[in-house]
Amino acid sequence: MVYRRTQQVVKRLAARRSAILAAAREAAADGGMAAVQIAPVATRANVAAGTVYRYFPSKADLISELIADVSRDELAAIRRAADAAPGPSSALAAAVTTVAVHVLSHRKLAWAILAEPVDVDVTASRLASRREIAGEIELRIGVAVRAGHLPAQDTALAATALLGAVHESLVGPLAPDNLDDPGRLRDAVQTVTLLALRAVGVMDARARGLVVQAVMPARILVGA
Amino acid sequence: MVYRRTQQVVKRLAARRSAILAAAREAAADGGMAAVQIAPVATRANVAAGTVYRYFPSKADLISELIADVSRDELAAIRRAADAAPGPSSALAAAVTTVAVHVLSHRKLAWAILAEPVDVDVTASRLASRREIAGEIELRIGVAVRAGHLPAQDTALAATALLGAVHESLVGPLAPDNLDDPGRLRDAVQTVTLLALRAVGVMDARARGLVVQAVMPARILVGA
DNA sequence: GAAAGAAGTGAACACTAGTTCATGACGAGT
DNA sequence: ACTCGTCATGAACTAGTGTTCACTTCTTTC
Repeated sequence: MVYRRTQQVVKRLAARRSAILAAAREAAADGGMAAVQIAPVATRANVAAGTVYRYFPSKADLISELIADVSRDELAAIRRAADAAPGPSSALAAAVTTVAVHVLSHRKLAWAILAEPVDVDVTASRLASRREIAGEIELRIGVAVRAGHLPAQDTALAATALLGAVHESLVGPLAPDNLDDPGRLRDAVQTVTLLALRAVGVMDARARGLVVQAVMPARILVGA
Repeated sequence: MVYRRTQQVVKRLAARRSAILAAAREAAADGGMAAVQIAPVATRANVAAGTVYRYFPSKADLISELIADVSRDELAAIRRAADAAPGPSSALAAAVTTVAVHVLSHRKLAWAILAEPVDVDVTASRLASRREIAGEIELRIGVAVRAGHLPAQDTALAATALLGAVHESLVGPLAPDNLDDPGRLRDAVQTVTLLALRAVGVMDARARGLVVQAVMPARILVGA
């Protein structure tokens, strides 16, 4: 009497799992991490609270997966943008711009994923998430350095600093709050990208050119 | 029968208040925000839990004052360092270096004050704290811009970004963990300051000079 | 030194979510 | 159709802390 999950059931289980994660994501995007509570998330996903625990051992696991999930999407977007750029410096500019546009487009979610207080310990998954993103930026900086476009430097520290600058100035508590208007949003993205490029050693004039180039394709994302 | 607090009592009350705040600070420096709990803090300050509530209406108020307190010290240190510098660019370099050295010297406390999750809402006081520090940096950037040392720019955004870069790369989860060795610590401070100066538009070569100058007096602080 | 008010105490309370589990519904195999 | 596992449910449980408050101790005033 071997019970076997039929294909249909497997699919339904996977769908539920995704639904729960999606509900958690919505909750976070809506009301920040504080809103990611088991009961409300369960309701949003049309399941009972107990059901959540059939898919995730604990709230910490749920949130960790949420972070990993969002992070994965982000990383993919960065790679796509950077790979489409014509050269190493452009790729770096595109990467930074992508991060900036993304966090601005979903500020609450970004804040939740990146830094908002949670009652459970998710440092490990946040760490992993940042490491991934920072690693990608670091890679692009490295390429630009080897191409002779940037001075030699500690690429890991530089990548971390760049991300810190972007995050703090766009989603942190001091972020300007009038960024809903697309024009201002673009200005902010440009300004931050410019700062980032100069930080790693791109000359002012050249950096300004790269920024303008990078923001053009990114504008599409703002619309999305 | 008008009861009047005698001078002695007033003094004792003030001392208790400070003791509680100091205990909270120690707890935070020791074990992060999670360790700032009423009962342990009270014990550390040699009072009962209930007594804390005679001085602070709630835990949120206690932590808010703690944040304000640390922030005040930090701001004073930044001003001192910047004012002692010979010129606008040096002042900016000194300010950034000071922040870097401070957060590195008390990383756990810095993390607790800046971003560590707390169970009560202290966003307002964290916001105020950052505003103060960022305001000071912004001021210094502004002076340098007006002196013609830096290109015109959005000083508020730049200040925020600089702080973000410093914080993220030195106390954030991705911060290198081998910074106990003074040599490495100095390297990290220099690297980050260099990034910051270039970000606001100082030329690479000139920035390197400023960094070296700025780190010299700051070395004293590391020892302290 | 006695009365009255302020300060201090710490055990008990309250509150808030995360988590569990007895129970019922559903689907798979014979 | 029947049996037996798996899945789903949601009310009850749990745990950890901030907060309260009846009571004690100390200070001031007369």
